[in-house]
Amino acid sequence: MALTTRLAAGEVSVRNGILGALLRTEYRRLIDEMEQVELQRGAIVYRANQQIEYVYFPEDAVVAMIDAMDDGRTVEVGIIGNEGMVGINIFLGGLTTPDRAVVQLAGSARRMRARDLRKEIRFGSPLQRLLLLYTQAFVAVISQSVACAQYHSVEQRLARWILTMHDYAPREFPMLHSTVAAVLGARRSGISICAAHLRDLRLIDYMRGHILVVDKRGLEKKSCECYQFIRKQYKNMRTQVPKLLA
Amino acid sequence: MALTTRLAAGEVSVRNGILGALLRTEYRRLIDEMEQVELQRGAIVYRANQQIEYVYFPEDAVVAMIDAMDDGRTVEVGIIGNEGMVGINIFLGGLTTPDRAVVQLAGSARRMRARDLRKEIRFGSPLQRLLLLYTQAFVAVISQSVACAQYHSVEQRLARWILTMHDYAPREFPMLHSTVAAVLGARRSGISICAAHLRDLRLIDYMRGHILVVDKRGLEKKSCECYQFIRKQYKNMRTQVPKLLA
DNA sequence: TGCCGTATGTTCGATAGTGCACAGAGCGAA
DNA sequence: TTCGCTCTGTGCACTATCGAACATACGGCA
Repeated sequence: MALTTRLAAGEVSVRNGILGALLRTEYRRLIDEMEQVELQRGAIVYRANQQIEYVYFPEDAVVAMIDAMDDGRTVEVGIIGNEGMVGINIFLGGLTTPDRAVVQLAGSARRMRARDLRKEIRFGSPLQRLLLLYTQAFVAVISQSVACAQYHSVEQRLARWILTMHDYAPREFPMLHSTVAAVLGARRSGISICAAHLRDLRLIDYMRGHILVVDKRGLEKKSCECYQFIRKQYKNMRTQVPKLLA
Repeated sequence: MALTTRLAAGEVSVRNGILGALLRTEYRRLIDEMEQVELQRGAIVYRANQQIEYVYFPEDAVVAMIDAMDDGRTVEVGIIGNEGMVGINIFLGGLTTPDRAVVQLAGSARRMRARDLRKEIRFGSPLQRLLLLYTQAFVAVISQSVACAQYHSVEQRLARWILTMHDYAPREFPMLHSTVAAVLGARRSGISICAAHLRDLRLIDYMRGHILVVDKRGLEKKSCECYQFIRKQYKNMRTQVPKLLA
């Protein structure tokens, strides 16, 4: 009974899904040893092809994986919030990532040295199995993003992206049109036009660096199918976790 | 000495990179137990969201992972040849894939029951570590494909795609414009126009369902940077294998 | 040899998005 | 309160690609 209380208390304080699942196992000590950090908006967590020092388990923070082309144009290939981990390449056996990781929404995260993760990924550990599941969802989401980039309009993708952010953040969050342009791979003025349209429809509102979700349902109708697809992947992942830990 | 000869002989007959690496380990028995199959062009190896029965290690065969949108439009998110495995979702803990897997170039592959793979993935096995590395490369390639779909012209992507196929196949391989259109997410007539242009430049030739690479170097110049990026990922993977098995 | 189905060639207008440029408007600092 | 910077709005010419339709050509089969 005392144990139950202790775990329950722990679960409240650890707001990352992967770490939360670990609380139910012997790996609780791992979490206690991790460092809690505040990630500032715009901070570059990883630069492309540079050594990864820490992996991050976001709590409030939201981190984007950004791919930059040779000519400097960028596009977001994935977004990582409290369901995941930043730095899966460490887990997959690498030392670097080809993408940049940028903090999109400031907030807290727990971090762990990359070399400690490698050590902890002792074979058969619950952490490894959780990260495999997360990788599966992440791959599915990136795959869908290929199709999304190929086929969907800027407006659809803007709606999708705002909804995705909103799932991690309050209704209103700080965000510039130029930042959105960089993640969607569109012009800043193209974003302004689409944003104005969504505002005219009373689905969102915004002002000088802030976006506000007004009508989530309406936004879903304007978004492409990719938004629901993403939610489904992470939902599937969560349903597999109990089986995995059993 | 007798052992060495036996292994060397085995390496020649196993033309899949992952299995080839396993030959150097105790896991050789695994390969001997696997089934060799001929994959027919156009065969659907997996349907979206349906149970996966076998995983495949292509030898000559080349398999594409195809994402289909709700409206039926398709795009290729990844391509799997003798460096990889079809069915990483099994390895990642799932039972299905959200994509369809289609044979692009007929040829041989070794296959293994999904449930046997799950059993064999004993934690810390060389196979698991090889598949983690492969997953890392695969994720990097898909990520780049997001940017490629976003930014690069149909002609660039056509050149990239022909080069990629050529790395797995002879200079000449069977392929319809309409098939290419489905994998690049473009119109058939758009592909015909770009193909005609590349032929005018004497980089490729083609005729009723066959494509011939005439000038690989020239094609690389017309291709986007993504082609070299992909090669680099798989090359990195191969260089990590010896370390991993040490 | 000739026919027919399939593969490729070519055209049309329509459109989403680009690149660039500059105008206007909000907000903080002085 | 004013200035100046940053953020957002708007215009314009331009391009790639789309969607659809029809034209042509190859090549296997009768």
